[in-house]
Formats: sequence, C-alpha cells, structure tokens
Amino acid sequence: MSDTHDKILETALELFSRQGCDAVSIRDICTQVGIKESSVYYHFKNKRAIALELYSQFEARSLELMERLASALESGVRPERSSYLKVCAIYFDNYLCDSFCNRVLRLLSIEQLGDRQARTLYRRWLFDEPLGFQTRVFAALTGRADASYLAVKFYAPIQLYAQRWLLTGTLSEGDKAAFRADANSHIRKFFAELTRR
Amino acid sequence: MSDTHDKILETALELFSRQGCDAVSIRDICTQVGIKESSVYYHFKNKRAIALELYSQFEARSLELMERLASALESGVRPERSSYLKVCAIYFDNYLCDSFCNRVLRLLSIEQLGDRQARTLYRRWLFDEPLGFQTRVFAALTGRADASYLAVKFYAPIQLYAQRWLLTGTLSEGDKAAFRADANSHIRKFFAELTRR
Amino acid sequence: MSDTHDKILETALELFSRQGCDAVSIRDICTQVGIKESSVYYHFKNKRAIALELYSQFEARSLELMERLASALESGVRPERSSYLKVCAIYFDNYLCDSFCNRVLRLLSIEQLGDRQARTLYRRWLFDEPLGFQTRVFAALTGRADASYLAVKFYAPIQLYAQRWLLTGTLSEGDKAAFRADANSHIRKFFAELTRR
Amino acid sequence: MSDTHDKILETALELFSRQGCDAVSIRDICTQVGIKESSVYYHFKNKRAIALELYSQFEARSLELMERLASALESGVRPERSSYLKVCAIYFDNYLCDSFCNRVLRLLSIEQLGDRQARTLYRRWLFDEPLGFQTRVFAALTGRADASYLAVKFYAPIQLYAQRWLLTGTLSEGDKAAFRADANSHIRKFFAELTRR
DNA sequence: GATGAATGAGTGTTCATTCAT
DNA sequence: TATGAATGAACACTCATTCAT
Repeated sequence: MSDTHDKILETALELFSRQGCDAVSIRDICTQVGIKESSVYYHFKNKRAIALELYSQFEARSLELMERLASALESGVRPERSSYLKVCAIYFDNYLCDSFCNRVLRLLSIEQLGDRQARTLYRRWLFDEPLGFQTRVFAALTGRADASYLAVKFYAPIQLYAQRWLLTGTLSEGDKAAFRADANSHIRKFFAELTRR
Repeated sequence: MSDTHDKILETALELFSRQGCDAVSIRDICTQVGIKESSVYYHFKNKRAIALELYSQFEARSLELMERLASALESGVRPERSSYLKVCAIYFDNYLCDSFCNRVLRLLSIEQLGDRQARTLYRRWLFDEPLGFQTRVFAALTGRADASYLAVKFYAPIQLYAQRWLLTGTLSEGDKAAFRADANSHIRKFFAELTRR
Repeated sequence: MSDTHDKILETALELFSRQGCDAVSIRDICTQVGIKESSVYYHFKNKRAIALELYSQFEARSLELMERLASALESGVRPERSSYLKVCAIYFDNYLCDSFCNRVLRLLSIEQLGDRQARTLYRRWLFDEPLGFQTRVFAALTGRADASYLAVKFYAPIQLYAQRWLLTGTLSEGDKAAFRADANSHIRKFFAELTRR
Repeated sequence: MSDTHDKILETALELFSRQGCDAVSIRDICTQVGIKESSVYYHFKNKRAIALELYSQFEARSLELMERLASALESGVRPERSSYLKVCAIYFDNYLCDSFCNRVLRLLSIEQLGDRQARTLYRRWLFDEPLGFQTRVFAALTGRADASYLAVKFYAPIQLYAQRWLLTGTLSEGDKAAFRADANSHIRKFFAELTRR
C-alpha cells in the first residue's frame, strides 16, 4: 500500500477513535496528513470506505490473535495460573492494549449504536468470541456443564476493567498498568478459587 | 414545565439515545415534535442545553434510586437471596430497564468518549457508584477485607449482561426478560457460593 | 408567495433557460438574487424543486392557454383567415413569445434529453397538444379525413420558425418580429390554398 | 488515428448525445473505454477538444452528403416522386438515421443553447442547408418565385417528424420505421399536390 | 502510450443559530 | 409562545487538469 494511503488510515483511526466517524471531517484528517481534501478520494472511495478498511484490518488481526491464543493454550493444558497468565498477557498486550486494536475497539463501541456493520463486529469481538473461547477452554479443562457461566465469571471482570481503564479517555501507560494490575489480580484469585474446590 | 418543553426533551432523548447527539439535528427533533426549528430556542438556549437537562434529570433519578436501594436493604440486612433479589429487582426495573434511564445510559455510553461531562456521569453511574454501593454492602455483611473484589465479582457479570441485552439495538420486552434471567441466575449462583463457605 | 421565493424562481428560470439546470449553480442564482446560498434551502427543498415548480407553473399556464384558444375559436367557426390570425396571435404572444413560457420551452428543450419529467412536458406541449388541437379544429371545419395531416402541414412550419427564431440565442424583439412575419405569411398562404379548393 | 483515440471519441459521442457534454465526466468516458483519466490527455488537449473533433468529423460528413445529394439529383431532374424518394432515402439513411450523425445532431440540439460553435452548426445543418438545398431544387424545377416557401412546406414536416421520432429517447428500429413511414407519406402527398396544379 | 498521485476550484446540501415579528 | 426568514460555517464529494514517471 502507498504511504499516503496508510497515513490516511492511521490518522483517521486516531481521530475516529476519539469521537466517532461523524464527528471527524475529511478536512480534519487531511490537515493532519498534510494533503488536500480531494486527494483522499484518490485513495478511498468514501469516508465510509476508510472506516471499512479499518474494520477489515481489525477483523484480520482479531482472527490472527484467536489462532495465536489457541495455539498458546495447547502446550499448557491444565488450568495453571502461570499458563493462563501467559495467555492473558498475549491478549492484553497484543489486543486490548495494542495501539491499533485498542483504537478500533473504541471506535466500534461508538459506531456500534448507529452502524450495523460496526455492531456486528462489536458484539462478536467484545462479547461472543471472548466468551466463546473461554467457555470452550473451561469445558475442556473442567468438564463441568456450567463452563459458560465460568467463562462469564472469568471474563466479565476483565471486560469491566477494560472498559474502566482502556476504553475511556486517552490510553496512557498508567491506565495500562492499572488495568493489568486489576486484571491479573482477578485472574489469580479466580484460579485460586477454582483449584481450591 | 411546559408541554412543548417536555415533548422536546422526550423526543430528543429518544433520538439521541439511538445515534448520539451529533447525529441528531434540531430539524429531526422538531419534525417529530411538530414545531419549527426556531421555536426550540425559546425553550432551550442550545442543542447542548437539551442534553444537559437530560443529564441532570438523570442524575436526580440516580441519586433518588441510591437512597431507595439503601433503605430497601436496611430492613433485610443479611445476605439472603430473596432479600437481594428484591433489591436487584428495583435496580433492574427502575433503572436499567426504565425507559428514561435506559435511554440516558445509552446516550452516555455514546457521548462518553467525546464529552467530558458525559464521561463523568458515565463513569460514576455505570462503574463507581454501583461498585461502591456493592462494596459497602459486602463490607457490612461479611466483614471481609476483599469486599471490593466481591463487589466486582458480583457486579461485573450484571454489567456484562446489561451491555449485552439492554444497551444495544432497541430495548424490547424479550431483551429485558433475557437480561433478568441471566442476571438473576448469576445472583443466585453467586449467593449460593458465598453462603456455602 | 414571498418575494424572495419568486425572485429565486425568476432568476433560476433566466439562467436555466440559457444553459440548462446542471450548468447553473445555486451560487449563480444566489449571487443574482442577492441572498446567501443556504437561504435558497429555506424556500426550496432542492435545486430540482426549483425546476419542478417552474414546470408546474408552466403546465398551469399551458392548460389555461388551451382553454383560451378553444373559446376564442368558438365565436368564429369558419376557417377564415382573420379569425385564425387572431387565434394564432394569442398563441404567439401569450405562449411562444411570452417571456415566461418561452424560457420554460427552451429549458424543456435542453432538459428533455436527460430528464423524464421534462421530456413528458416537452413532447406534450411542443408536439402532441398543438397537433392535437389543430387536428380537432381542422376535423371540425373541413370534415376531411386527413385532418391530422392538415394539422402537420399547418403546424410544422410554425414550429420550424419558432425553433429558428424563438428558441435559440436570446429572445429579441427583432427575432419576435421575424417569427411573426414568417409565421403569419405561412398562415395566410395556407388558408389561401385551403379555401381555393 | 490510434485505437484508443477512436474509442474515446466513440464513447464520448455515445454519452454526450444522451445528456450533453457537461453532464458527462471524463471519468464516465474512461470507465467505459477502460483507461485511466489522465490517459485521455495524451490523446486530447481538453474535454472540449473531444467535442470539437466530433463536430469537425460531423461537418465533413455533412458536406460529403450534400455533394452526394446534389449529384444524385442531377440525373433525375424532374420532380418525380420516385426520384425524390430516392434522394430522401439517402438523406434519411445516411444522415438522420445514421448512428454517428444522429448522435451528433442530438448533441448539437443540446449544446446549441449554451455553445456558440454548436449553435452555428445546429442552425446550419438543421435549418439553413436543408432549406437552402430544397429551395435551390424547387427554384430549378418549378421556376416559381416562392421556391423558398415551397421548401419550408416540404422540409418542415420532415423536421417535425425527425424531432418526434429520431431525436428523443434512444434511436430504435421501430422509431426509424415510424419516421420513414410518416416522412414518405408526407413526401408522396406533397408531390401529388405539387403536380396536380 | 499510459498511469499514479495530487490538486484547486467548485457543487449541492445540512446545520445550529439569530432575530424581528 | 411560536415562526418566517436568513445566514455563516461546515461538509462530503466531484471534476478537469497537471505532471513526473
């Protein structure tokens, strides 16, 4: 892809993720990229087309991550804290805290209400896939029938912390640290309880 | 307040909560209310002033609810399932599922990213107050030091279910029922585990 | 109708009739009317809506004229030159040469190719109605079966002269005079031949 | 001329003749030709230059036709129906109904109002030359002083039929047939009347 | 011959807001 | 209380054209 093309994407993501697509004008993007407004239309058909390309890149990265998580689990099958902390670290560092994914997630959480396509992605990658993944893992590990509730108990606090620290305001190193602390503390306690029984 | 004033508020809330303030024009509101655009400015200084009044009404209702919840708890102090289900029912019916509050919550979750005032409310009423309330309750009940983590374990799934069922798409009776089922099932299990120990 | 509304219509017609709707910008119209571009949209929904109102005014005037021509004929039923010249004078002065109708006719002859609505009007009021009217008249007068061909023989030269003098360039008094001379000369000769037999 | 050059001309004519030059963008043409927009400027200086080349090709063909008609008449000098029908058939088939000329004529009838050059061609080849040609013929044949009015009587209905059938909508075989029927019927009647006297 | 990239000028349209009535 | 009329600023987008490659 051309340099300009990528710069537009990057800038658009930065601005979109702060206020949503509608609140950002082509002018805003161009000023920051350093090109004239009409030039955008050489690279993208539409303002919407910019968002759509961001979505599709995000989806690709999300699928990639899922595979990575799955293969990271295969080695350490048992519900050991350390093994899990490793898997979660990947999820946190390369997804929730990753500069690209984090901003798309913010964007999705805004656009979700008015845009079908965004809503689909939002539901899938913030609810269904994480919960589904977790459910499958717990089912395999514990053999218990309530794996899906276990998954909720595991994932809900993480999502709450994510929303608290990672999807508001501007993503700072302090917020990331706070999130990791809260989340990891939860995971430790969760496995402590799980294995106690 | 005058009839028109209220109609504007009601219509604005309906539209705002679907797409966010920016995506709704004064024209949109007026068409639905049945007045001319200039008339709005007799009732409200600004487009923003409409949102602000919605926010302040919401805050009043939220404070009111907190008192109601607190006093509902005083009678039944012990962590009995039935007592708790009652308190939660109030919270669900008169807050999360209440037509006014539900729509403001949606609105806040949209505006939160771009608007400081909305962010403050959002954080307070979707995170801090519920978690704080819960923490105080659990501290009083159990005397355990980890009351705040207990609160997260209790509240996070509820919030997840709320986001899943109550804050996307259009609020239907089916969604409400699904939410209540999920949430109550969680509460029951939560207390089962809590009292077992 | 308000003053501005009418001024917009008048100015639009003037400009549209010279180059067609597309070649005229809202800016062009506004500059000449002396208002800002956004003001146009208080009076008309659309650029197209301006054209449509012109069309509908034109249609009303056309229908009016038909009645007037019909009633002007009733008195002098026989195909006398003088009677006919009178009827044609009405048609020429109040239609082909009338400042409003003439300009709409030009406009229609431009828009006709790309715009269905314009095409319908164009065909109706430049071909079908005049020929139909003439056919009915000749049928009544002469009782001959070839009334429709008589109508063509009568009307075709008039239309040719109209296109030569009245629907090109700018309508000047000289062009009008030339048209009237040609057309009336044709009418006289036509009736001379008609009555000779 | 190069292949691409001709394809551009052909495509431009097709599009121009439907909606006029202004309504057709370089993009439209290029998409259909299968080249990029910048490539057009290798073959033509301007968008206008495309129209001008079409005009000049048209003028060449028109002059060619005039000579052909003139020489076709020389053999059969007397105003016989059959001789005339032959001449007219050439005019109809190789001009009015000819795919290239027909489309340029449409184009001229659109551009005529806003473009001086087009207006000149339009007047010349739709009015002055046909009427002049006809006048000369009738003058030679009949020796009558009113040859120019005879020409109008002869040509006006043909032009009316042409406008009715050949210069609106899309040129279909049905329209061509209808035109020929109307026009030939007129010519026959015209000569019947002419020779009767 | 053709194209990738860019651009300046312009288009129709929307919107929140103002103000006299 | 309400509205008719207007407006400035913005917006997404189109277009003909240029130019280096």
